[in-house]
Amino acid sequence: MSSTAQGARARARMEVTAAIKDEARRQLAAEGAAKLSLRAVARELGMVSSALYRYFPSRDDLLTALIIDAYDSLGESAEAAHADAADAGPVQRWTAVAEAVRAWGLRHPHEYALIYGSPVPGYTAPDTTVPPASRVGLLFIGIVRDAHQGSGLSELPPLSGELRPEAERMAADLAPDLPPATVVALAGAWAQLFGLVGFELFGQFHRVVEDREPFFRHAVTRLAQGVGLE
Amino acid sequence: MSSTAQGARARARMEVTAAIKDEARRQLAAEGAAKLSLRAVARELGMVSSALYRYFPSRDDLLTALIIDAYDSLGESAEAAHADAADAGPVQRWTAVAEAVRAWGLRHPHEYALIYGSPVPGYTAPDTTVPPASRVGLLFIGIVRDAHQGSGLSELPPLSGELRPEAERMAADLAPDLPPATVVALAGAWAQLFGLVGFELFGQFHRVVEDREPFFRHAVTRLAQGVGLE
DNA sequence: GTCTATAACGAGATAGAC
DNA sequence: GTCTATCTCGTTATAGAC
Repeated sequence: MSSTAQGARARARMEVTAAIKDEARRQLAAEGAAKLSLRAVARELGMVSSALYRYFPSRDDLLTALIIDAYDSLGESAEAAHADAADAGPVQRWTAVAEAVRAWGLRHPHEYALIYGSPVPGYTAPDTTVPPASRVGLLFIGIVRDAHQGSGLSELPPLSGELRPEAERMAADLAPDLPPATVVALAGAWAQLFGLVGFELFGQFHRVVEDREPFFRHAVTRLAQGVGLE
Repeated sequence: MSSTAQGARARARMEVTAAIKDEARRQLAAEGAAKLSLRAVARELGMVSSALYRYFPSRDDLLTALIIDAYDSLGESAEAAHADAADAGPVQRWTAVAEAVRAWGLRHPHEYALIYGSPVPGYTAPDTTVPPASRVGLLFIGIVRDAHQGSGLSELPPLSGELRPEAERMAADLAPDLPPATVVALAGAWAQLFGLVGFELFGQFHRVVEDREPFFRHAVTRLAQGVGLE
């Protein structure tokens, strides 16, 4: 058993794994995550369903793989856009990442729905999804951190007493070098960005916002200002 | 055929219709909208599937009824909260409506997912869903309008040239008496509010925001300021 | 007229024997 | 890994009860 044979085996395994996920993604688009079925994937690939279990031990594991791939694909797009804007100001970097998120969502609406839409009934995501899911958020934290260190970050109004304990816990967990009020604003802006993208993708802007690109650019610029960037 | 007999028939029809929708909502929670099945609803009610067609001409019409009911239930809650805060300032009225939206979502997560989550594969909502879907947005417009007429609304920074045409179209369609920049900010805040609620309901705040009530209150207060309320 | 029940269609999923 | 028998589904046609 030569090493090239082993390499070939490993390569074949990766190719089949990729084919399974590709087909599963097609079903995701056609039928939704709730109806994702290992049997249907197998049938479409000319395999027998039991053969799939050599690659994914269960339907939920296949779902998890699709979710992680989606988060990673989004994260990669966002990181690439951020890298392209590395020399620009913090607001430009912020909007570059936000626009990359929107563009990815428009290109992959069903995968967007998988990760930011309704939970799949009966499925709970394992902790392995957390790091890929964090990539976009970490970019925003980095942008704000750079502005803070370069003193390009304005101070935010003081927090109410009821929010202070949670704000300090959040800051300690997510970005100990940033002011708690900034971390709270960041978490809010992060959620609000996906509110904008989700409303566009899921049809809520129908007949409300039609020319969405300038609208979105404007909204995310104001989000950047809301966390103290200028 | 007396009028009381007609009343009894009509009443019975309404009761069966309500029972069908109740059971359908139960299945919505258990299996998700994609797997809503007329046959399962009928079976659970001790009816035969064909009998359901006297009440809903198709599965999609049942789904539409559930969607409209959800929008109306949310709209009623929001309107009641707004009425309770009628004498308060604009920011208080704004946050009262926003907190009613969040509270309704926490009480009805599956119906929230139905109307603000992933689209149901193969289903497209008819135009009859538009008026109920508009109720919450109309409340926010009304609050801002009142503040504008009472001169309690601050002016927003001027819009970029690329956004101005769409902003004017939006203002003409949604609130011709408000400045276009305000209407744009309103549409953004509206989407962003549901980003906050969706992130909480769909699990994105897991291990990020834990004490969500004060966090949400703070975020929506800042949203109110973002549209010019003070 | 208003409703429910029976039966069937074509399509698809599923479980288990082989 | 294959085949088959048995489920599910949405939907319609039809017949009969009230």
